[in-house]
Amino acid sequence: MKPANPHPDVDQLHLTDVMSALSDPLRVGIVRVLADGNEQAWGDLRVPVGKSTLSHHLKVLRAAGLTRTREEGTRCYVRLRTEDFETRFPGLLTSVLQAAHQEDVGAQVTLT
Amino acid sequence: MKPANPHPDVDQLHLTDVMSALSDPLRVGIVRVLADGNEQAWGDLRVPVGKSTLSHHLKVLRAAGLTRTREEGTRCYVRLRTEDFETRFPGLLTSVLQAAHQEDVGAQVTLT
DNA sequence: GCTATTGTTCGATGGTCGACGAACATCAAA
DNA sequence: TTTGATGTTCGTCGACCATCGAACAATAGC
Repeated sequence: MKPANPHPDVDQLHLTDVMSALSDPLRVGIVRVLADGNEQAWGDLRVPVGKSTLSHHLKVLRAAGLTRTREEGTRCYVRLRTEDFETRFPGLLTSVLQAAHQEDVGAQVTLT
Repeated sequence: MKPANPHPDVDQLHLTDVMSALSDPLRVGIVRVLADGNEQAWGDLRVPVGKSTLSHHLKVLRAAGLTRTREEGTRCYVRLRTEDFETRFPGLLTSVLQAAHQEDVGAQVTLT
């Protein structure tokens, strides 16, 4: 239940991990949904996969340092690590989000 | 021997393909070597893998639209599709290269 | 024509990945 | 306390990937 994975420190983010995390359309979709900076509950993510698969994808995003997870009771909330990412890889997240929007990658992921 | 793979058109580049291509340190290294815009002969690429593996990686980069291959006699030359890429995904290649430089990803790849 | 160079292609191998369902753990609410 | 909701973990499956060596094709140069 607890997101056992620790969040990697800012200076421990690896580019190839980020690229690998963003090579899946579903994960790009999750990032896009979080792009406005707001925190979202996992249950509010509309995703066409089972919950174990969603858990897996969120773990990948967390391990890559793209997102931060907070738990409150039995629910988990996730948000983008926008500032940390801008510090480590300036401009990267912005251009990725712009490209994803342009191509409409990950449109399968929506909010409730 | 001919790079049978066609080069994808500018409007057919997919973000996830690019991300997938750049999730391998060796391929990032190749891109970094080409970052100055100069064309390079394949044989001048110093890469710690066999020829068939290098051929495979260059095929992946070509299929993702990151590079363009030209053949001249028995030799092949490769260069970055910088302008095409800037047209399709503005700022993406720049920030990726900056991030790769900052982390020194793909330092295993050099020139003769 | 023969040979060396260069790059492609073809298995084979071992590793990773995305997806699923089932079982488990934790907490809230009835 | 019992029930329901929420995530995690595990085992499994099929697909893909990086790597290698060997065999093949095409061209340059002798």
